[in-house]
Amino acid sequence: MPRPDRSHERIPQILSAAAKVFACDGVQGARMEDVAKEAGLSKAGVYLYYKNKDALVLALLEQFFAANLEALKLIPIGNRAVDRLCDWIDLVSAAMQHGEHFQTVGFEFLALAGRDDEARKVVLDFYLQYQSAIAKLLIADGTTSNAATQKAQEIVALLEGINLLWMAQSGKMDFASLAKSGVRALLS
Amino acid sequence: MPRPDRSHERIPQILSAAAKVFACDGVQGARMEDVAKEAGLSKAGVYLYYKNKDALVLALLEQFFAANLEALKLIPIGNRAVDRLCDWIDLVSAAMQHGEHFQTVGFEFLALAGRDDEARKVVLDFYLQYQSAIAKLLIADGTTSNAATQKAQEIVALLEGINLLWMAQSGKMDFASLAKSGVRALLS
Amino acid sequence: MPRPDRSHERIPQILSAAAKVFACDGVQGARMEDVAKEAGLSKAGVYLYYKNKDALVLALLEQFFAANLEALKLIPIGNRAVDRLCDWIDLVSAAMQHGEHFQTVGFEFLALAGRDDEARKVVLDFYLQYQSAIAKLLIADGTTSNAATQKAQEIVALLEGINLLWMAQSGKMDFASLAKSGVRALLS
Amino acid sequence: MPRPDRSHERIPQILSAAAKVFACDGVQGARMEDVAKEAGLSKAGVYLYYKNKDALVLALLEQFFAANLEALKLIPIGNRAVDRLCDWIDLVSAAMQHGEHFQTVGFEFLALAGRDDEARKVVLDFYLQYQSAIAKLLIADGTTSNAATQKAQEIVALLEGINLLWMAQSGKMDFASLAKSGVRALLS
DNA sequence: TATGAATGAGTATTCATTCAT
DNA sequence: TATGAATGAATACTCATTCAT
Repeated sequence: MPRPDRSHERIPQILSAAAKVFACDGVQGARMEDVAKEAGLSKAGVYLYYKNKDALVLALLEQFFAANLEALKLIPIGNRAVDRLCDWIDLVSAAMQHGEHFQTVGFEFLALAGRDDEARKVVLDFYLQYQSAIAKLLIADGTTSNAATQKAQEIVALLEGINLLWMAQSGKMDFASLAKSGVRALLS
Repeated sequence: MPRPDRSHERIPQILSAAAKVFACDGVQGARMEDVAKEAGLSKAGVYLYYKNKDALVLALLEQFFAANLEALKLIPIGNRAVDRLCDWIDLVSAAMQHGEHFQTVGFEFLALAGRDDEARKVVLDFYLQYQSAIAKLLIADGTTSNAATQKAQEIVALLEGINLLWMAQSGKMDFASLAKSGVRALLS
Repeated sequence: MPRPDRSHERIPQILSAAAKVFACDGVQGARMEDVAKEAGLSKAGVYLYYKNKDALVLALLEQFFAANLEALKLIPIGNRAVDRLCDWIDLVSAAMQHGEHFQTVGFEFLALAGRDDEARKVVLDFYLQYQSAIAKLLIADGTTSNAATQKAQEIVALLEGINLLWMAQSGKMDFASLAKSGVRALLS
Repeated sequence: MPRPDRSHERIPQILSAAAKVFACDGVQGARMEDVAKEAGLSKAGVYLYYKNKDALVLALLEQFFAANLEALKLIPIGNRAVDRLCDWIDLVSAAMQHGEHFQTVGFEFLALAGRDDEARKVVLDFYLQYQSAIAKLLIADGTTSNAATQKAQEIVALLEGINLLWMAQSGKMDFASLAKSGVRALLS
């Protein structure tokens, strides 16, 4: 009888190790050996679950944006869209305090999207869903469809841009308050 | 008889070759050989001007943000800050249509800033000057200093965020019109 | 209650899988994993029967030449040695049409014999028995012992050489007719 | 000014190192590192001249059979074909005493031809030219074209077969005398 | 007997960098 | 100033082999 199937525990192990190593060394600078060590496996052990580095990068990329999409589901629908968004920003902001590597690895993936079509598709899909989630909220609050689409784009851009500034300042910035006042201004 | 100093023509040659190669292959994925070939030099020829790859990366990083700072000087000071900013957005947007690699290489450098302190300093300095230039414009138009700082941050974030969306959509988006309507909303 | 001994069925399974894989990928290029898959076993399963790859190679080598020695027993003894040999050539030739991998794997083993003493012993022993079987036939037909030894060597060389040409031409050559006319010429 | 072009000396250096290493360890077992060391170069130095192992193997294969084709040009044309061939066999036999690795590497390539189409083409082409050179000699001596083709095939097979036996016996066999008596018998 | 999981020890290949000219 | 030649130090990826079950 063979050993029990361990993939359900190995895969998260490997992906979170990869996130850490990718954040420190960059996607291209990361060594499979370091990912393996971080995951507590041998190099060959990683290759048992991902057939090469590209596959691992893609898997993490997808997991990363899937996790971000999860966050979008938390956007509360209701009237007073501004307030709903502000509530959500608080949630996201709180989450950002933890998971140090999360933002960094995100920028790694944005850079990757700049030169890899497969990665760009994933990123674009994420932004479209992001925008659509916010547009829905605005429509539910009475905005017309056209205006909502436009406003949603502005809000997404603003929030992503603040994210960027936040990273440039090594997280030493008050994400939530800037984001909330920006959103209020956009929707005023 | 010393040979003529060619560095004033070699250095831009090399930097623009590097920008192209970094955009295509990533900063870490780029090979010195490809930079050299793109610049029409031999590998060793590049090393005459940059002592190693890190020096080349840093030089391009600095040139890149210096060029972006140049763009900030074009922000026209005057009353009706909104209109001044919109004029400027049109300028920047027109420039973005050319220089394909410019945006991509920018994201490479953001990712680099995520894991390299030297790069982060350059990036942060850029954002501070960016913000300060816009704050000045707002103050010149009558905004109080405190409010101007905050608004400037929001504007910078918005514009950078739109930049990001623009890249995710491979430049198939109307940067200028979204930027202008966003800025108008923020300043309304 | 001991489980039934499956070696009598596993071993031919493994050896014939190995023959196929060795023929396709070469002795050194063959992977234990592929042998196992071809045999319908797990990798570890193969190791139950052969303690390592060398042992498997040696076992197949020995089986291969033992099978060839079997063929020598079919050489009919009697007068009119030429006719007896031609009959035998027809038998061998018919067998060659089947078992595609058989010839290829044979050349793998000859190459192996070129650099491995153990393999060379097996190969040399085979040729000596080959030669001796043919010499016996010639002696039975009245040739003197000395002349028979020499003729036998020539015949073995001729047949092996034709085999080689046959392989070079991917089997698209009439082995039997060339072999028979060659043998007739040698014995005329 | 760059260093002078060294390829005319490096390439034979590398190929003869490769021949030696391939003979000892087999084509597949040979390590690029060992080839490099034997050639007195670094691993990367070998890759400067051959872009990968396959290219090196193919180059050596071609050189090997080109060298063998050279030997065919030494077959003297004239009447008394048997005697001409015997003279040639003496030449070839003398050459075989030197170049230890020559035969071994030849068998490596035959095995390779068994599983690689590109290699097989080279080998087949060699045999066709071999056969044609001998057929020409026979025709020059009065044999009809059809008979010459058939005889040539038998002779080639015989000589290659003796070669094989010679290798199996580690060169401890009298190649020339067996070859000559075999050829005489075939042409009697 | 049988196997999926795991790995140590390789192995081909790459690339930043140096150097002789 | 300029470059082809050369290499040391990586690094992705592989595979024979072992082991827990």
